Amino acid sequence: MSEECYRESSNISEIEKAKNFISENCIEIEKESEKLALLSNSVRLKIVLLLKNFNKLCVCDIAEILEVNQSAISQHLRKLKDGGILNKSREGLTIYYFIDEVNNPDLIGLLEKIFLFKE
Amino acid sequence: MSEECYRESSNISEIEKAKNFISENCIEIEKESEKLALLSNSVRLKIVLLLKNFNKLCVCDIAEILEVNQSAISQHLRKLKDGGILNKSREGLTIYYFIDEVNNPDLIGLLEKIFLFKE
DNA sequence: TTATTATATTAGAATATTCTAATATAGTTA
DNA sequence: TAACTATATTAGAATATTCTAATATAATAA
Repeated sequence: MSEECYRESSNISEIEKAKNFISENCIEIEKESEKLALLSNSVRLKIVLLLKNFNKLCVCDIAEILEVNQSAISQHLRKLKDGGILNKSREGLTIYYFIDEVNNPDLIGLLEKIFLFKE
Repeated sequence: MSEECYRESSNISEIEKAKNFISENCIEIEKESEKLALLSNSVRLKIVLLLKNFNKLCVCDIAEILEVNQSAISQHLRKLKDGGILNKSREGLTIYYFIDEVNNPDLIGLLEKIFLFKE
C-alpha cells in the first residue's frame, strides 16, 4: 500500500525518521492504547477515580454509588483487573477492589494530570 | 435500581461522600473519558505522538508512515480534530495537521507522563 | 476549461463493546 | 446439611467502532 503523495516531499528523511520512531515504539504504543481504552469508558474511569479517592470498595458499594447493576460492574472490574490496573482481596463474602499501585506507579499521577479539579 | 448489599455497610457516610463526588464531577469525568477514547485507538495515538515529535504532517505523509490508507487516516484525523486535539492548516493542495496546544495545554505533558520512553 | 492531486465523505461490512437477564460459584449462617 | 449473600460468568441483543471501496470536493496546473 503506497500512500505517498507525489508532491516534492519536503523531507524524505523526516519521513524515514518518523517510520523508525513508529517501528521502534510500536509495541509500547499499542500497549498504552489498551490501557487508555480501559480508562476511556466512563463507568470504568469513575471506578478508578473512586478507588483513588476512597482506597478500596466492594462490588456492591460501587454498583450502588454508580447506579449501575452488579453484573455490569463485575464485568468492568474484571477488565480493569485483567488489564493490571486493579487488584482485589476477599474478606468473607465481600470482595474489595483497589488500585494496584505496584503495577501502576504512575497511574495516580496520570489521573491527577488528567483531572485538574480538586476533590 | 437498589444495588446495595445487606451487610452492615462499614461506612454509609463514605458511600454518601462517594455519591457526591461522582455527581459533582460526572460531567467532567464523561468529557475526559471521551478524550481518552480518542487516544485509545492505536492509530490515533500514533498520529498524536507523531505530531508531538514532528510538529506538523500532511495526511498522505501520515498515511505513508503508518501504512494505513488515506481514507482511514482522514477519518481518524477528523475525529481528533472534532475532539479538539488537532487543528489543521492548508498550504495549496496539502493539508497539515498539528496538535492544538492552545486547546490542550496539558496534552504534551500527559503524553510524556504516559510514555516514559525517550525518543 | 479539463485533468490532476490531496483530502474528505459516504455506505456498508466486519468487528468490538456494553448492557441485560439468567445462572453459577463460593463463602457464611442457621 | 440447606438457605442465604456477594460476586462472577455467560449468552446474546443493542450499539459503537473501524476499515474498505467508491465517490465527492477543492486547489492547482496544463
